Amino acid sequence: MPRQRKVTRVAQLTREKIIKAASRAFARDGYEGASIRAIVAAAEVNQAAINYHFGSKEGLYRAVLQTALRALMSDDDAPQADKPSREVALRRFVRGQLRPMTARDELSDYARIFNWETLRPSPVFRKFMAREVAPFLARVTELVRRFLPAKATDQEAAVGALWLFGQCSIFVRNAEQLANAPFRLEIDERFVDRLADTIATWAADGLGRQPTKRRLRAAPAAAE
Amino acid sequence: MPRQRKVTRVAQLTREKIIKAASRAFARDGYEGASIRAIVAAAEVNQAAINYHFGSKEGLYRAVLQTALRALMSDDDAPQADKPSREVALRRFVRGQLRPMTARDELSDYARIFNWETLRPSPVFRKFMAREVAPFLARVTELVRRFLPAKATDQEAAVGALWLFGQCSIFVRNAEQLANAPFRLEIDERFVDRLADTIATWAADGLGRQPTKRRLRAAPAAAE
DNA sequence: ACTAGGTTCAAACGGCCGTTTGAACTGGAG
DNA sequence: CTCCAGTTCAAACGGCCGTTTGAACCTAGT
Repeated sequence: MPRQRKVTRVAQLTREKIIKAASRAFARDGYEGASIRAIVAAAEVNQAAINYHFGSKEGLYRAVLQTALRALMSDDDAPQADKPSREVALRRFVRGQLRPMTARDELSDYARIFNWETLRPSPVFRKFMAREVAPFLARVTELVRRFLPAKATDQEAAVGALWLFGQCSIFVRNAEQLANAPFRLEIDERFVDRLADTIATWAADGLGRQPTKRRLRAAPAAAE
Repeated sequence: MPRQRKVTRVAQLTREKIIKAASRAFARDGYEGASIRAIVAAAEVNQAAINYHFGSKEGLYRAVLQTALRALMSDDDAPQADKPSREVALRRFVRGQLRPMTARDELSDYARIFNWETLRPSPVFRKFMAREVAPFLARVTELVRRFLPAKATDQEAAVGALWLFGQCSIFVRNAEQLANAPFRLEIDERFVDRLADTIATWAADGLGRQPTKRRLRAAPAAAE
């Protein structure tokens, strides 16, 4: 894909249609499972448009990841005007993480794409992750640290952040199955609100205390 | 695949070689991502052997799932002779869940196959799940219930079980990436032992208390 | 040793995949 | 209006996929 000199209005519209359809497809089927033909059919564009505008399927995926990350970052940048208590901040974070359980928009597509990536990181994602996601993780780590003793190491806090992520993501990933046996839960906004309360409380109480006997200590950084 | 009258020793060996290679492949690449050709190459058998012995790729997957579930069930049936305290039982469960972080055996292949299924349940799995996994979940639910007040509903306990699963599975799924930036953790048996302590303690403390304001309540079962 | 039936094998089939091609079309600057 | 760079389009390409085929190859029972 040689650098374009000019980009017409209609071409820009085609790109957006493609990225929108691709986000849905990648979220539903994963990177390898989603097919060019399915994407162009949903976007109502010609098949060659993807290679023309994005160079390759991988280039399209890269564009989707950029769009996704930008949307996810700006989304939780917004409600940061005040300085809420750690409990309120935790509850707000959990509720935000659970959002895709009910929402059926692009943001939940993006969240699901990242879920695919945690199971099988694509080469595209690995580079992307290393330099783009670090600040996002840092913010969650800081949130967790407010519950840990002051002497907690960075690794302990990072483990805590991951622990918190895990508590949320399992409900998001299995949201559909929660409606069936043996759970039989009705997933609506009210349910997710209560679930966020529960998780936030359990997590806060857990973090508040330290492991009984052995403390979790990080391994020494690899000598290099 | 018509029912075979007789099965020779060598044929039984071929089947086992296929299931072993298929378990690895399905764990690594998922059901759709794993290819017959890659499996037969690893198993060192002819390509047609899969259709001959299992009828289809789906039939092979079903056989792998059966093998997996039998192994996972019998594995945690074993250390149930005594009646440990709830804390010890919780710690033991968490440590068992974290096992695939270091182990590189068939059992961790099986665990990863189930992880793929939570992201994108295959038709084979959905039926399988409904009638085979229920008893497994029931056991975890009972464990969680020992930490909840007596008046907790079944759904509350099931949510707690899922919550507990989530805390473990995120570390298993991201075990590989924990070694890289920004975590830089050295994943060995000792680390996993300490991690199990941490999670077990945090989880126990969390479950011990109830959400501050609103209690989590299950939705009414669907009228039918 | 013979043979029937269970098992393996190499080759081919149709189908979907991502990508390429070259011609047809279009919109905006001159 | 002209023209051409930018864009769309239908068709085809090679490659990998799961499955089928029919002959060749054991192996166990007589």
